[in-house]
Amino acid sequence: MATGIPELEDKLPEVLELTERYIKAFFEDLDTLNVERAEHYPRATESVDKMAEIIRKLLADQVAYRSEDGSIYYNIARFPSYGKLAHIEVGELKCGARVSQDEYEKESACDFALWKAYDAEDGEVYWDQYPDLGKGRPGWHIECSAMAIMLLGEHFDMHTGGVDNIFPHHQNEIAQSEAFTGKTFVNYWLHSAHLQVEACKMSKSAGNFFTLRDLTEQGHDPMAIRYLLLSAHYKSSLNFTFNALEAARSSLDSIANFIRRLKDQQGAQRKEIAAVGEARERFEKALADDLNTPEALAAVFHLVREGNQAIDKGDVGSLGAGLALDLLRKMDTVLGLHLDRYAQDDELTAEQQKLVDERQAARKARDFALADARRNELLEVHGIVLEDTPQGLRWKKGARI
RNA sequence: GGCGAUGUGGCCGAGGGGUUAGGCAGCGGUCUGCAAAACCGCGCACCGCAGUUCGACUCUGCGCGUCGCCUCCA
Repeated sequence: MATGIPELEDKLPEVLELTERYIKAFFEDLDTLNVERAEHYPRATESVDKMAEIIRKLLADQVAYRSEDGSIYYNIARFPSYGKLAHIEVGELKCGARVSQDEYEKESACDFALWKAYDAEDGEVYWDQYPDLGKGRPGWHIECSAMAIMLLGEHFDMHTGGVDNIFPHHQNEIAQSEAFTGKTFVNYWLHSAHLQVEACKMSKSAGNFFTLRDLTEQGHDPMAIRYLLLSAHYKSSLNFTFNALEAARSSLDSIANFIRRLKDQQGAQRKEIAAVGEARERFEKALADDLNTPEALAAVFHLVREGNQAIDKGDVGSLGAGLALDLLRKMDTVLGLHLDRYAQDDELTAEQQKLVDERQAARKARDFALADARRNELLEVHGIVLEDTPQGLRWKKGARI
């Protein structure tokens, strides 16, 4: 797996610094959301040699041509399936319709730049070590082909990106890469829809613009955010609302409660939870079906409900509970919701333990007013919930206040 | 304007021509000293109008709304 970092415009020192800052923030956000790292994070600026190689070949094959100003353009007329990805008929496409007609050097309005000849406006941003290309900079799409081919080969399985990249970026990537290699570029394109916020597009002027760190600073659990993101299929635009974020938090809580309950089951019953097999199968099937994460979550809840029922019936011992926990751990290697953090054995502080003891003593003495006062204090001051179960007292941390 | 996508119950959100998505919230109940947790029960949802069909929320057309692209950036 590889994620390209396009920073071609960033040779200016001040811009470079800014870029590094954003890259750092990007990785921090990935960590916050528990997003697994890709194997490679290639940088466009480290792939310019490969870009030059591709351009050279396209030029030699006359798929590309040089314009009067020295720029090199891709001739889309040489790529018959151009437009297929985006369902666009080139003949009907008014490429550049909204561009002022100052690009006379292109043969067709849809032709796109592979190499832009140096222009005074480019300032310090140029490469001049490729005499056959001339002084200039790479076009806007070539870097992705170069990075992909270098790391993943001439043909690979999946390529992802936002829907906004379908045209022209991904279409151009295909044209460049396939003309260069003569091979099918990728098997599957996965295009993710855009996030909406309160049913509107996120924008600063609409006042509904915020970053991941804005949310976490407000105290929202990153895993609730991740859950919310998983609750919609990647292909459909998720309507982010704070209401939905709260719902996600509650959903996650009930999974967490189930896990705590499972960890409590220490009986010798040999019975297994029947739903484990069903849930596993449904979960895998859902993911195999174009990463249907909402359906995968439904499979999790199938296990939760059936598992809770079995526990209520007293059918679940440590064996059955362990098998269910194993499945949940397996599921969480995909879901990445840190389900393992829900444990029963956190330590209480001395002060907390004292409150618990006082509550228990008061309860035993049937002084319910005092018992409830201690319980409320634990909840409101310490975020600890006490539960009286048939097996005795149970407590959990991290309750919402 | 053109192209593509989409419109599901209070909220989020799957789905597919006829049989329960799932979660959250709400209401009623079981359990509990009370709670909490859990369980049980309750919602006759599919933008509008036509059409195809024995039957459509699911297919087709039109209309309306929303999102994306068609320009920069990538």
